Amino acid sequence: MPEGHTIHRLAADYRERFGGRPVRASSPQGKFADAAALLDGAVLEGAEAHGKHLFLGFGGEWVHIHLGLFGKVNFGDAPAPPPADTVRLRLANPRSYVDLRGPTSCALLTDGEKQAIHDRLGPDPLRPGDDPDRAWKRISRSRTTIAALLLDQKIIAGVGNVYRAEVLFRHGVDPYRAGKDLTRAEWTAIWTDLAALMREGVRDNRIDTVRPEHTPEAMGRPPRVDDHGGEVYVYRRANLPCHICTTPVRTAELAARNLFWCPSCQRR
DNA sequence: TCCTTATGTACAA
DNA sequence: TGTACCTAAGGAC
Repeated sequence: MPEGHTIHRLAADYRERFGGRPVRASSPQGKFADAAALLDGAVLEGAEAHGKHLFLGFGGEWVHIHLGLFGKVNFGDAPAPPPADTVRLRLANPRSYVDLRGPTSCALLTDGEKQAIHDRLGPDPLRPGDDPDRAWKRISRSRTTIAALLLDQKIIAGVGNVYRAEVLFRHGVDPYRAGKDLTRAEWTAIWTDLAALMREGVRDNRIDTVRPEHTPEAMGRPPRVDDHGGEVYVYRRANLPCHICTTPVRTAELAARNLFWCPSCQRR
């Protein structure tokens, strides 16, 4: 489930369960064993997210975690069960444990290395004070499709394949439109909407994008269940009828990712 | 039990 | 553009 909202939620959960106290650290899978030995007994001073990157602060050192496509984090109450042998990093204290599996990256960074990651990421709708104009400056000059730009973490950090498809639907924007053909008002609305949707995503730990007036109940249609856990308009609904106009939802591959959109509701 | 798929990214050619 | 990486769930047999 890792889009930006998941990572911000994880940062809050790490803070709440482990912040301000020493942790036991281990790497049952072995790939992070040296660092885990170093961290064992250290105090977790803070946890922070920027886009899909998670940073756990231990006295001037940072554990940098990126879940990639497969990574998962699982929290639980003590006593911790014996870890599966795929667990890259387990933290534990007398109250809680947390297991990290399958991350694309899990590494110990200095302050400078952490800063370098911030520097190459675009503004994040979930970071208070991040400036949508930084993204607009690049989008408004780009001939690249808005669908591709939204997934480019250098332009905007934290948006993934679900939020991309859903926010473009909610604003009636054809995914193949070039960035430079968006209006500033459209971009402002998209950014504002992303901030609100993703904030809800942090709170609920899932992605819901369907407005109340378009729920199956409101539209007089049978209820549905989306298998990724949230209520959406187009994501992974290829060939199913659009919730608003019943046109079949289209799908295509764009830069090796699946794209979904309604050809009738979303216009150039 | 095997095969496919996935909310991601980096690097090579 | 293609491929490698990492894991688990769901569906086809």
